[in-house]
Amino acid sequence: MGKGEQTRLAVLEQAADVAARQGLSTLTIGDLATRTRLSKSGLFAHFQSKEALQLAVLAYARDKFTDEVLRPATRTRRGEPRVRALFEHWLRVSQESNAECLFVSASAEFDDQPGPVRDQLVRDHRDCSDSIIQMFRTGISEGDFREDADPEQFAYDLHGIMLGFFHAHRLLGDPRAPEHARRSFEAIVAAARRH
Amino acid sequence: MGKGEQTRLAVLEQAADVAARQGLSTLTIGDLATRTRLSKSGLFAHFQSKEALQLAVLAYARDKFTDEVLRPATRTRRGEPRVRALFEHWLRVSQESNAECLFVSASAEFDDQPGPVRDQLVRDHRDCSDSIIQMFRTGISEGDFREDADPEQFAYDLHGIMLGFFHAHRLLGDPRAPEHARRSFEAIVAAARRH
DNA sequence: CCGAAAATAGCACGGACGTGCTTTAATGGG
DNA sequence: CCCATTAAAGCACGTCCGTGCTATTTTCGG
Repeated sequence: MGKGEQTRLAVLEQAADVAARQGLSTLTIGDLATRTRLSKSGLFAHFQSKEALQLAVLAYARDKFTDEVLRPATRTRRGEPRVRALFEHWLRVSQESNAECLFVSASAEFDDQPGPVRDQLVRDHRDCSDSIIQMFRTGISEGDFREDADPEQFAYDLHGIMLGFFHAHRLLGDPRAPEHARRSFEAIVAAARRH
Repeated sequence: MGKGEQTRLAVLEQAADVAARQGLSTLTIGDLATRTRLSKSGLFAHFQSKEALQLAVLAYARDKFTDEVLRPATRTRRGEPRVRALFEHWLRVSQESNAECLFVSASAEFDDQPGPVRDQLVRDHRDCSDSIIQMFRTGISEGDFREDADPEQFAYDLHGIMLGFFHAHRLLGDPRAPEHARRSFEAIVAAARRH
């Protein structure tokens, strides 16, 4: 890995951290340069515009999510166990690093601002949702879940649970947030299981 | 109502609209002045700082939520019907005006930025949550819900459902978002009902 | 270890930001 | 209808923003 790419990665790591806290649009080149001990123009040269920087941050966060949540889950046996593993990884990662809720803040920010960033956010959500749906479908064909269970509804519910968790965890600092989230999760899994 | 208060209200209405779309911190005095056809300093005189403006917007949105969601619900018979009315009003209002998801975007923005705005957001969430909990408790004592149902968990779940709805509705523009939300709601109500 | 190529710094710009200060215009009670 | 009070405008400020341009330093294959 060349020096340039190395610096670029360090910048993105900082950027993802800041963006998860304060949003993608309040993310500032000057502030980011200070944090990484670079000059404003030195940092700027790595990306060609602020929008390109935002998209790069999004790509970085997406890769991280795949590495730390999606892929590890696929190492668990298919069907309900894999769905369960996905949830647990998601929950654990969300508590440790705050990087994953970047999508939550970013979505709230850009939900009414057309452009490449918003488009990318929509694509990312669809991809994530599709992964969940696929895992759940496998759960049906494996016989873990009822034949008439609705994978899309399950994905919707799971996503809502995670959103609620972020809210309770980050804004309220509620220590019982993981417990609440787990109970919600158990409820929707139980409802989907063949009695 | 004097002229000043009238102008102030018009400003807040615009501000709440913009803030719901793009967040509280991207809210700008100059932009807001243009929208209301005021001068920057003329508008600024109504509030004494940007932070005070943000707090005023929050208060405005809170009042609106009380008027359009909480109070109307209390006009329905207590117990499950009232909880149901709360949900339906919330859902309907969230589709028409976008004002209510201001709390969603604001929470995501300020969840890691200490200060009066964050503190107010926490208070507002607690108040809203307490209202839901209270309604649900009444549902228990009325015999609509099981004795061992958990009001806090219900409030947590309901909140998650609304967050998921906002996400699907605003970011994805999913027309089935209300349907998904209703099915989630029916599921948690069914789970809380006496078998 | 040299020299081209890549990475970073320096500097300057136009514009928008929040916020004071002073001046003008509108309001509305007596 | 006057006139004190209130609302709004005008103007200026320092700061930080994103982004170009040029100069300097660092990297690393031959």
